[in-house]
Amino acid sequence: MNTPSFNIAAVERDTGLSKDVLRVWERRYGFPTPERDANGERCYPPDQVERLRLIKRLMDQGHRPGKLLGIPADELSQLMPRRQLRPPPATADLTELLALIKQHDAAGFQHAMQQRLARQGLQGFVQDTVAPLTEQVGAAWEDGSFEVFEEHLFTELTKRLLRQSISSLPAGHGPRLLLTSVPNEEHVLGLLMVETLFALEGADCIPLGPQMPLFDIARAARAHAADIVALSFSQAFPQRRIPGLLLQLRQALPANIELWVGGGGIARLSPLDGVLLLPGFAEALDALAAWRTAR
Amino acid sequence: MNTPSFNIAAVERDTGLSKDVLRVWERRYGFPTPERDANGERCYPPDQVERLRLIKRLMDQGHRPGKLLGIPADELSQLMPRRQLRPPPATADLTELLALIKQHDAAGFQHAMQQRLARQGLQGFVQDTVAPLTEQVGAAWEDGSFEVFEEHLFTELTKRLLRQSISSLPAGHGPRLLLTSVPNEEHVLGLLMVETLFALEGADCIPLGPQMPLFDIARAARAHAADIVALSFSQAFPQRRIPGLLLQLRQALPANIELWVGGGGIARLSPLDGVLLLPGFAEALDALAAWRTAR
DNA sequence: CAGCCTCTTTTGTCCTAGACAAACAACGTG
DNA sequence: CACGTTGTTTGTCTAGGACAAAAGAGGCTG
Repeated sequence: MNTPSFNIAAVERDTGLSKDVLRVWERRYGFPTPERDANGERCYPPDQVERLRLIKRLMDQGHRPGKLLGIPADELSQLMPRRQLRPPPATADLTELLALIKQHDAAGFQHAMQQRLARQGLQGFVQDTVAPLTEQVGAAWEDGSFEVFEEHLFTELTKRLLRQSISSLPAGHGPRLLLTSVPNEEHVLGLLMVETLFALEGADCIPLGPQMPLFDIARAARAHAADIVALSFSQAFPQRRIPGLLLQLRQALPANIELWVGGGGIARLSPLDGVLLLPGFAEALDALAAWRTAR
Repeated sequence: MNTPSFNIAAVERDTGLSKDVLRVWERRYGFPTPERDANGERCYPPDQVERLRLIKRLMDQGHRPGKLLGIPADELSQLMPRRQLRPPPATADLTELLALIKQHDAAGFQHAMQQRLARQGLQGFVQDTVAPLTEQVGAAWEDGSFEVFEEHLFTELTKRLLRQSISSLPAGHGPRLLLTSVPNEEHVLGLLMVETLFALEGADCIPLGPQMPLFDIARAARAHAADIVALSFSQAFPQRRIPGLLLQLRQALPANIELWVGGGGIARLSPLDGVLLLPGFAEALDALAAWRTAR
């Protein structure tokens, strides 16, 4: 048998669309149209899985499923917008770095990044190289010119570099910051960038890694006598769930511990009581300065 | 309202038990017994969530749900076995390290680890400190004497240290190894340990980070002209799914690229065609040596 | 008594089809 | 043009039923 097919769990894993969604789309929109195996279970042919992945990518950019599912497969790919990229800072020529990733030259990429780090200093490196590069890689991934594994490799290597830089910084004295993300939020590059900037400012960062259950975040904050809990939400995180999560966490957290939240996922969020929203690096650094003067 | 309660999605997130399982347990065993909100949806009280988490922990150790769900809450905790720990190597006194984590002394822990690294050398450090320590932390987490966030902190700090050490090694010349894990497998500490050992032996390691979709693993292997793809499965990964995943990957992978698999999750696995199972570090290093002599 | 085969029970995942609320778009009004 | 109201879209929840893979139990044989 040379036509491999996917069961519903495999499709959920590969596309990020939940089983419920896959079934309800089939019912409502007539797509996908999986075959059935001897046991009556769905078998998705590879081309449909591919189309579903494309649809998911377009949805992450704001398109709505009702429209996308009516569009034939070959027209879908033309929808891929060349996303408006604000021109990168004049100092940064990122094309070289992007090209190195595209050529799968891990060593060359690491080397080039090290060089830039040395030239720009850690703060400049984060703000003028890592942040815009991450954005460009995200855009490239969205419009399909980067493969998943290329994005992964970039993320992994960059994380390593940042962590390495952080560990070479002296121990802090400022507020004790606990950095983590909630379950189902795996993206930590943004968190690492903030950690770098905060550590540079002399804050005392406690990195807990991603995906900490809410109650454990609260417990950890108490145990570590943290002043601030900092969370990050990526753009891919379902927006609708964020307010509920934050309120629950805010409730579980002692009142004297602040809750700071950043990342691409909170851009369109309305303010919440007792939660400080930090859409960008500048706001984050301001918040840190403000915290210090308040003591 | 001062009795917070969880909807089914929150419980899935916090316990790791799927919605289907939560519903079917309720039907079959009469536990859990969530209330219903105005809309007829389940609301789990916190103590039941806690009990579910305990049950999940015990299941990960091999207990079966049918028994556990019949046991009243207060007797459950007594079931926690003090897991048979093979006595740690004579050279290693890990209690100091464990105590530092338990005291939430991140800086002290990092310092102590650095010292051990300097004393033991990288290979000795991985085999005699990191590996047994990981095992002890896992055991402590299982029997409840470690909190989730303590385990996370340990993992995060240790990952940083290993990555830092890896990056200080010279570029390799040996086989090109692509290291990653499949979707839903987030544990990468084991993978990092292996990467360290392989890098020490001069292999050319390409770390892709965790959770790579199967087809992208195959694409990445081709793009990077890898000789070997190395995967890792933790004990927590559902055993039943592993053979299927490996077969699918093996099929997608060119025949001349080897597939090596390690980690606690494969201990009880039966051999598979075209897949090399590496239950421990020794086997992994042997495999590397064998690969080299074969060329 | 260890190993292997078979039968039974347990257990997770899949199925259908209906319901509803939150988010979004579209419209009318001040 | 801002703002409330109405309609539509969309994800997630619910209920039981079904089945196959895995685990355990028993029985047989070397």
